[in-house]
Amino acid sequence: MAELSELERQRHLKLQRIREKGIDPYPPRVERTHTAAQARTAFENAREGETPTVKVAGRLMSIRVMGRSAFAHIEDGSGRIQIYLRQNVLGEEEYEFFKRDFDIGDFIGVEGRLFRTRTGEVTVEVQRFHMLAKSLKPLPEKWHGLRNVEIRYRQRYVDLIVNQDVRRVFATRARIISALRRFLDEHGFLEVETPILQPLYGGAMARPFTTYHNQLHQTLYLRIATELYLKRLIVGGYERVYEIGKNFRNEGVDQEHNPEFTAIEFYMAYADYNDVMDLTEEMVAYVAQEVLGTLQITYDGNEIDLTPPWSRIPLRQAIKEKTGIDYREYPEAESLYQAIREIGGDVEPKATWGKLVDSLLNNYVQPKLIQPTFLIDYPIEISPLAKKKPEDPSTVERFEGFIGGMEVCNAFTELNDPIDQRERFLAQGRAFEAGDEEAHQMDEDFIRALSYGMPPTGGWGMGIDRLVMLFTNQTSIRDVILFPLLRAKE
RNA sequence: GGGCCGUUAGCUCAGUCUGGUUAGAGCACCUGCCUUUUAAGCAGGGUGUCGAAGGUUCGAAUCCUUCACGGCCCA
Repeated sequence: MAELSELERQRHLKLQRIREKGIDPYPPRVERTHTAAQARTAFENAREGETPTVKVAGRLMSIRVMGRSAFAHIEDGSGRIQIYLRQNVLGEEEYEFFKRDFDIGDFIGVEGRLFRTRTGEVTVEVQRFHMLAKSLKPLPEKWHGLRNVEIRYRQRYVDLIVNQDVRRVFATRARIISALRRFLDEHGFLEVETPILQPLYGGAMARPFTTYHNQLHQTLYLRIATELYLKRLIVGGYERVYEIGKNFRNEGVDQEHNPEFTAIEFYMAYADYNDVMDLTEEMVAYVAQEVLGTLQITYDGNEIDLTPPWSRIPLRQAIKEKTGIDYREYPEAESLYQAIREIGGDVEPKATWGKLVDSLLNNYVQPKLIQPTFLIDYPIEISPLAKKKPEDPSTVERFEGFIGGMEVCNAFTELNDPIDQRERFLAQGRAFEAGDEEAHQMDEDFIRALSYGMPPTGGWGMGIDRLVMLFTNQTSIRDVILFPLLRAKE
């Protein structure tokens, strides 16, 4: 154990004194009749002259001792309430016990009458109190709180104790996920769970985390997407399925990426990507209305209106408008690379044609998509699971949704032709051989599933963390993930 | 992977450019006073491996090198 600071030594001394008094500083139970909020309500609802007695419990957040009386605030999950301790009520010994051995951060249970102070605050006049849990480490400063982002992420518990707005962000996150679930449940979707440990990874262009099953002597991958399993369920006869859960991608950490993130995917038989766009708009608007009570949000200084319908712009047109480059006029990676260099773009010379299109999208188009926008109709090269447009086999029926300059969702009319799917996987295999480590793997069982027949289907995936960022106006994904990945320390 | 910035008391931060008594402030903490306070107040008290390791120097929180962790920007 590391050496104790002076402040910690003080607290350990107090702990020892409490034990010497024969008091358990960590008792197993507490009697509570009211939360802080309920106690306040009870007082407001009491008849004139009545002073309800309550038992409340919580963490001591401030203490103001004034000789023979003291005020303090305790906080529980419902909020704060003030308590008032007087020597002539408690007796000298008990009062001294509080003054001497209780610290900010301790959990305390109190029983007493409610009254209103001179300044109007509903307060418990304490008749009895108990130590519920002694805190051995001092809390951060009451006024500035905890600002050090490294400590905030590594010791999120401290962040949550002292930063109320952080608690609010994660409460909003929970309500967003709950609203998404409600929306899909009400639209006839079945929530399912598919494997996180997979013998083959797929459903996205990404590198996986690899692990090993000792008993089976088998390499397994943490899923990078739920897509291929969910489509197997459409083959199986479910018409509408969805899954909410963690995906894992072996990639860097930045403001919009955490290697472990929460995604939602749904698949809808007898629907195409146009239907899915309609549903996306409706869903995001529903969630915003349920959680925020409005369709107007502010994100990173921008006013954003989520009201449907959203713009739908072909990707090719969007890139041409922003860069002057029509990528179809440069069918080879080489010529497209030269065209990008001519407009001053800084790109990887070895990039594949698909990666070059992707870089045009990311660098020139995406940052400008502040209002909700669907970019539609993507090149087939970067979309190995999407169905070709009947009139243009170089393009697939795919869209991505952008809000606030962030990509929030990705969807297509699903490729359900098993022979075409095999060809796509083979093309991906060649890309992998050529050095694209994110290229898709051949999945024979998935092709077998498609070979039994999958109805025309629209599929969709969204990064929940990014939606939470938008709805809580946080510009770093780490501020919407309770325990973001940081490099191990110590 | 590259560039820039940060790391000083439990917390929030000065001090580093321009090296020089014993390293500072506020909150927190300790001692005393104070029975309706609320960033309570008054009087007194620094409780520190200046991220780590080397180096330069009579002398290093400060200058140099390397490393660790974090942030921002770029790839």
